[in-house]
Amino acid sequence: MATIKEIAKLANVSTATVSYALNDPSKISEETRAKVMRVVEQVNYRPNSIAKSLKVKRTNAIGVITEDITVFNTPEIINGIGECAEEHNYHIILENIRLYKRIGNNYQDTSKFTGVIKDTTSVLMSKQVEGIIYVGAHCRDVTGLIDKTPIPVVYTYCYTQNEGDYTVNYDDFLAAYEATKYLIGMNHRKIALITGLMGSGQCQERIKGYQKALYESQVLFNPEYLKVGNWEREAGYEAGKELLTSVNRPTAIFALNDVMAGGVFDAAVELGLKIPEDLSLIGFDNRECSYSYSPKLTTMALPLDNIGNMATEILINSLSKQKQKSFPQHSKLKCALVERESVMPLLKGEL
Amino acid sequence: MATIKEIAKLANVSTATVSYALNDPSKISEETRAKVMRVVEQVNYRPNSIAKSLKVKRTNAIGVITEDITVFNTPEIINGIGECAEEHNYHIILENIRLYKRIGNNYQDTSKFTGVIKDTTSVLMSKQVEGIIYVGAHCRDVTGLIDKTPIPVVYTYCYTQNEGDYTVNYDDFLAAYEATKYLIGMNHRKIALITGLMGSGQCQERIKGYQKALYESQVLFNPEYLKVGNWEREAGYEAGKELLTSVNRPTAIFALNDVMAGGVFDAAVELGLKIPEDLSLIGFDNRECSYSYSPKLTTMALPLDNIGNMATEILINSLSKQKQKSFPQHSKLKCALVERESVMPLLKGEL
DNA sequence: CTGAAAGCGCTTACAG
DNA sequence: CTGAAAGCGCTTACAG
Repeated sequence: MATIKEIAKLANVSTATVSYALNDPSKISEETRAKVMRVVEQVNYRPNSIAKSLKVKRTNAIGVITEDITVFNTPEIINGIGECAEEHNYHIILENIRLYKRIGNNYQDTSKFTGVIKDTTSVLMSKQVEGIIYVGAHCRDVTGLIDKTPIPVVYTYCYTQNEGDYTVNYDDFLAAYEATKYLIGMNHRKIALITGLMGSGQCQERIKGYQKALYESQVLFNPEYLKVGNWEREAGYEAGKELLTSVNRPTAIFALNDVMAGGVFDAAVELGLKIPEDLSLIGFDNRECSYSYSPKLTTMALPLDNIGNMATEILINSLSKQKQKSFPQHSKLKCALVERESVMPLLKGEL
Repeated sequence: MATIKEIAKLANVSTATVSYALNDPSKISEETRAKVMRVVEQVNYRPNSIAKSLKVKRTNAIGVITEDITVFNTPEIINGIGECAEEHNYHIILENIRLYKRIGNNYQDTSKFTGVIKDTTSVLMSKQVEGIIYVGAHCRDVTGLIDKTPIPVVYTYCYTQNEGDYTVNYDDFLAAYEATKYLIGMNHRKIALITGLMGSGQCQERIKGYQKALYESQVLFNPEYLKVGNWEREAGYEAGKELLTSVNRPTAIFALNDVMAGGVFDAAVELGLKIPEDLSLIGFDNRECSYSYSPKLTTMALPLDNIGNMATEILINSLSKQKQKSFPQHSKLKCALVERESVMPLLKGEL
């Protein structure tokens, strides 16, 4: 590759002039600029941005640490990050931790991989990234994973209690509230809920959202309609079966993820019940599988793209001297209901 | 951040000595090395790798251009790239083109986005990446997309006729051959095939594999068992219905992707046919949905991780002065059958 | 074994 | 408007 020196020689100017021609044309005459640009194009000269970065002490690079890029939520978050980064002329150094391969299902225990994280943030910092976005594979508390750094880090799909650090997730409470409201709007009153692991904060939030929607519409919360699951299909099947064989069979089931909803499909088939005619079903996550069930599953879509976008917006904003906007420290983005074929309104007579 | 100069001052040595302590301890005494390292740790000094890169003219960075990270094949390829890159101490600059958002379904027409590609390779080169891996969203000819570059580029999940450029994909022919063989091994003889778009080279290869397996086992190729699809679920449904209502109903169907296999499930349900009792079904791709059908779909898994690994291996190998290994210019990796629940052996009496 | 010095490819006050 | 020069933070022959 040619250097600025060679361009300068070819154009019969100083390297300073070449630099100005490229970066700040106002400083030189249009004439010399044209002269320089001609040889720049001739030689197809591309400035070495490594050298520039060293000088100006800015890299326009942000580090993205993903816990596991093969988990369904991550690619779309990266997509959102990339989109926003591009707008602001930032680029991404990707560090994918491969958490599952590394520590199996122990991801809850963040102490198992603080070592890796320490190393990767260290590498990222030595590469002079201006900020870091951390993308969790599961929404959980990740406090202490990343040491205090001189550069900002924003967390997505997980949260932290480090003061000063930003966090962007989606609103579990609101999503469950709206899903339940939707079912109620379809005249359902016997609405069962299949939960995830009760230890999960997300799960708790969603239960609260479900209950609030119920209360608001004056439908009594019936504990028999609350089945504890574990996010897995088998649990959805078991819960579905219990629910569907109970004396006071619900007319609608809200499964707290699409995978467990798959288990409800299994139970319904086994019992000869048709969805949505005999049972309305709604899932959560809008994963690829939700589209593959038959009938296609109505579900809550996660705002993954927006999470990535917002996280990047926040990061880049906090990088600029005069912070234009101010963001809440903990954003919770809105999920969107995607209506497909698994929910049917109850006729008034069926109430 | 501290610099090497400050470390030198604190340790009472020259910057050269600090550098040696960090990079080539053999050049200095153990004693002074210890002295230097002590202050390095005290200050938590991290060398600025931008500065180092400028000096040594190596960045240990590879550029990864993905057409669309939200397409199912891409994350796992990136995963494989990351794994291999890490082993060799390389890092990744990710440029995700967002092809779908940009040009919709026109991805076949590569001329629609040569501009974007030109810009991103240009950026990548100015950032001094040592090589580029291109990850297609769909396997197709992509010749001419990237201009001749002074650095190596290897193509995955697509191919090119640029001489000198490496390509790594999976073996469609072999995969279809083995899937068909498997069905034959299960005593099936009436094996129907639902193809994708006939214009696709992959589709052609798979048809050939299917036919070869048939011939080898002396089962006559029956053109009525060959239904042309288009990769979409609806087409699988239509083809499935025709097949399953024909006089000479096949005992097994091989759908050339998992999505169309979903359509076959639909047709089977509609016709009251049970899978696998009344019909064995096998898919292709091992997408998330294949696991969500009921019963779970037996399918061919794509070696995505390996594709990423191999591509990176090839790239990094071609970067080293004395190329240790030599690789075929066009690798075709082997798919793996994943046996689940949608295939049943035919009893001899049923033949 | 250790240090002084040049230089990687840029940018940017500063002087003219 | 233009150029000479210093300097970003490193590495690495070279001399001692």
